[in-house]
Amino acid sequence: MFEIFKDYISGKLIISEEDWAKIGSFAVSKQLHKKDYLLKEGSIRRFSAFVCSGCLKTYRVDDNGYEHITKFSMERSWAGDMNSNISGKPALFSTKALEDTELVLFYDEDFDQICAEVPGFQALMNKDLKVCMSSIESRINVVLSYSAEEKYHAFLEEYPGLSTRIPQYMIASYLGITPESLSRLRKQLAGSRMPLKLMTGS
Amino acid sequence: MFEIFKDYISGKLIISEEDWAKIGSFAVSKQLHKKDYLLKEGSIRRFSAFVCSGCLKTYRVDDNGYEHITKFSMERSWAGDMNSNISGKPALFSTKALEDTELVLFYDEDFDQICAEVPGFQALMNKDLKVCMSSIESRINVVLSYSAEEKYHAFLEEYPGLSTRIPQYMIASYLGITPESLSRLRKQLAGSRMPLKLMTGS
DNA sequence: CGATTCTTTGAAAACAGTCAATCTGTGTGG
DNA sequence: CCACACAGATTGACTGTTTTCAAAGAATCG
Repeated sequence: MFEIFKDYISGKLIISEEDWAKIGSFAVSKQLHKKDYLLKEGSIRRFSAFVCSGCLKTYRVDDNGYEHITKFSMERSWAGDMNSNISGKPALFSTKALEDTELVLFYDEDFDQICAEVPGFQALMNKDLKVCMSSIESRINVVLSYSAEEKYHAFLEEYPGLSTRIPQYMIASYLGITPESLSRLRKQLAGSRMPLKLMTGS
Repeated sequence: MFEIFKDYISGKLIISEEDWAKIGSFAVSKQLHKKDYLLKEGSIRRFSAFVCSGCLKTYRVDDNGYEHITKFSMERSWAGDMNSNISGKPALFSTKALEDTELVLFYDEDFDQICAEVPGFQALMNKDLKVCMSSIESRINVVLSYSAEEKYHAFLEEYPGLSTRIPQYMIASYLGITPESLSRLRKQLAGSRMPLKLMTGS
């Protein structure tokens, strides 16, 4: 499981075997079953979590009891939101497994130590953070200026393959529309992709 | 002008006079007049910019010619978006001064050198980045789950004092609604705050 | 199976958007 | 100092999309 994390980092940064041993000694494996929480709103998060397999949603429940999904996390990416990662503050969002999920955790102090001691690691995390931030910025642009249909396509591109792994109402929540609207939208899209011979009935 | 930047950092990190001299030698002052660009969509950004006075908007123009504002930057904060700051890629957004604005720029190589040589600076920037990211995540939540009225209040809180410095149609763009809708919303809010005696006419 | 959980569909209502006209304030030049 | 132009704000009538509510149909899971 740690191998998946190692493979992910190795694609971006060359790290000596000695340093890998150090990183490995800090890594904590964690299994979640479907519907288990990685983090609950209001609790304090003291770790970073890398997803090896499975997927999770990060969301908030509003005053009316409606759930709003801000982010999905798939395999080979970091789970959860940064909001919950600012030390000391209670999380505003919850993160929950949507499938059985395998993670590698690094507790904050350990992670800081890795950043400080492994050459290039801090800079890599910094870059990862910037890329991640840039993608959130794009998402704001999507949410503000795209139609429901364009937002749906953006979702399909952002999370390839995810649309068949999770219920549709969660996609709707992520897009900021109702499940009914998404259902109608998809029906419409399917219609426009219909072969001609099927549309020219007597 | 550099003093404002120094004051901003000093509140978060103690830096020796020697290191301040080094930072100062890299800092580049820049003045923008109202309507001047800090960065145009499509060009490549090679610096980080700190706002000492004035304010800017970061935005994108869509295929229909409509402008979508993703972010404002006020004094004592970093200007522009991270998207444009990932080295090498042409910017997706433009950043433009809304008032006469004074900035301090750091070119990428210089900034990297400061991060590498000034103790704690890299970690501080990392933390700033995380805080910034957390605020964008909150914004996604706002945009997705708040009503127009709630979004307007969130804007007022996020950018204290800004609402009277910029035209209303820009606030509307930031909120993702039309200027007409914002106008009606404000009228409604003003009405509900009316003293009772004015609402009980004969 | 039987029971949830999820998706689809319909009709009505609420909401925000569009278009077009009017109003307001500000700054410029005569 | 006034008149005008211009940018921005407001208002009204209309249109269109999305939501809401309710009910019926799939699909999935134990």
